[in-house]
Amino acid sequence: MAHRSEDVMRRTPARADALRNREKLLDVARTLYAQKGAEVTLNGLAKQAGFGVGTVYRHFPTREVLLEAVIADRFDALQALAEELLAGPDPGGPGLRRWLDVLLDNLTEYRGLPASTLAAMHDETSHLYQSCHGMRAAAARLLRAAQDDGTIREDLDVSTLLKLSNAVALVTEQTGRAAKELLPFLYEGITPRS
Amino acid sequence: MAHRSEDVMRRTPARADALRNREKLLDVARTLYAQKGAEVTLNGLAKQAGFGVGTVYRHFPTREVLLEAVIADRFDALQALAEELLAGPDPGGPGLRRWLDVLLDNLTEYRGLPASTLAAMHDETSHLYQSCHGMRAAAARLLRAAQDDGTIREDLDVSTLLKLSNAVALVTEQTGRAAKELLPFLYEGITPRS
DNA sequence: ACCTGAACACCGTTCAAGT
DNA sequence: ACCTGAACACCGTTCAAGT
Repeated sequence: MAHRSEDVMRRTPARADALRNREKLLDVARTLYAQKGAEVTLNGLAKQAGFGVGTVYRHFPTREVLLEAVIADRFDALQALAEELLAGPDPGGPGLRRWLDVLLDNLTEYRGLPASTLAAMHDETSHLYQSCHGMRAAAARLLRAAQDDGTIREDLDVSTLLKLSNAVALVTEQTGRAAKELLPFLYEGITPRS
Repeated sequence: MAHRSEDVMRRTPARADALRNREKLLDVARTLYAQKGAEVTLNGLAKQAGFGVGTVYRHFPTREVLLEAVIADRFDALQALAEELLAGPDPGGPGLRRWLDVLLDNLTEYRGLPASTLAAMHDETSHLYQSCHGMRAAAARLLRAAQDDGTIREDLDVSTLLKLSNAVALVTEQTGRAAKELLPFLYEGITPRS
């Protein structure tokens, strides 16, 4: 009965200063990501932010967790966009394509983001799983609308669609320049035959 | 006129013992790759093979170069297969699909292979560029045959085709399980409309 | 020509000691 | 409850010294 309360739920610091420190760390991390891609080091972050290393590790026990914290709100924004498009005038094929474009832009903004996204999709223990799940659900409804439209193949599910998008993003990441030339073939592949 | 001979052409050691050492290192490296993916360390390789670190660095100045040396012959094998298929009974669509299947198997064997492949394709300074280029040329002829067949879209070039394949391989790499479910959409995307 | 291994600057990670 | 920073094992990389 007596549940050991400390084991789970380690998300928000209890003390006000700790919460401020966490915000500050995220702020510096965002700047570092923008500067040097995903080559952000936990030691480097500590030095840059003027904290002890242990403090960084208390908030973000691993590099992955840090990246996840930084990009979680992006997923939330994508979810919001999907719902917005669903309520808009073109919830079908056009809406989905618009959403995929924005998704691609987001995925290619930070190096390492597609890898984290794919990991989050398949690992329920990931801290990113929640945001990712919400986004996926919204994307599923958008996909459903496009399929009712007849503009997207019936045998395509959200997971596969997201994997395909991340595939394009991964190539973009590796080749440097944007791999937008892959998109036509992606779109062609998910469109039904006459 | 007097060309400084040491600058380029650093491929094959001049002394017999050095060449044996190089072979030995490659052998151990292959074993390590098979065991623990691409998490092979140059220091670790030195220790495992019983050489000084400097020796490893003399032969393989970076982790990339080592991986490239290990996988160069795979590219050669893929080139050979392409030429074999071209000379075979079904050089068109079936030949290309067969080749793509083998390509995918190769790309997903070692973690980190798709990334190196994509890098090699776009970086002429890469040591892998030669092998990659030969493979690409053979693949181009195979693609050409399939296009003459009418089974593959005319507006698809080899670079894009290889990028698409690597995209699938990258997702497979990230998700752990094979992403073969992406293949139908890939094939659909590169097939011409009625 | 080639090999060795100590040396350096870095990384992730832990943990006793402080407030 | 939280923060600190020294400490440890590791990594990539270099280079004087040996054969």
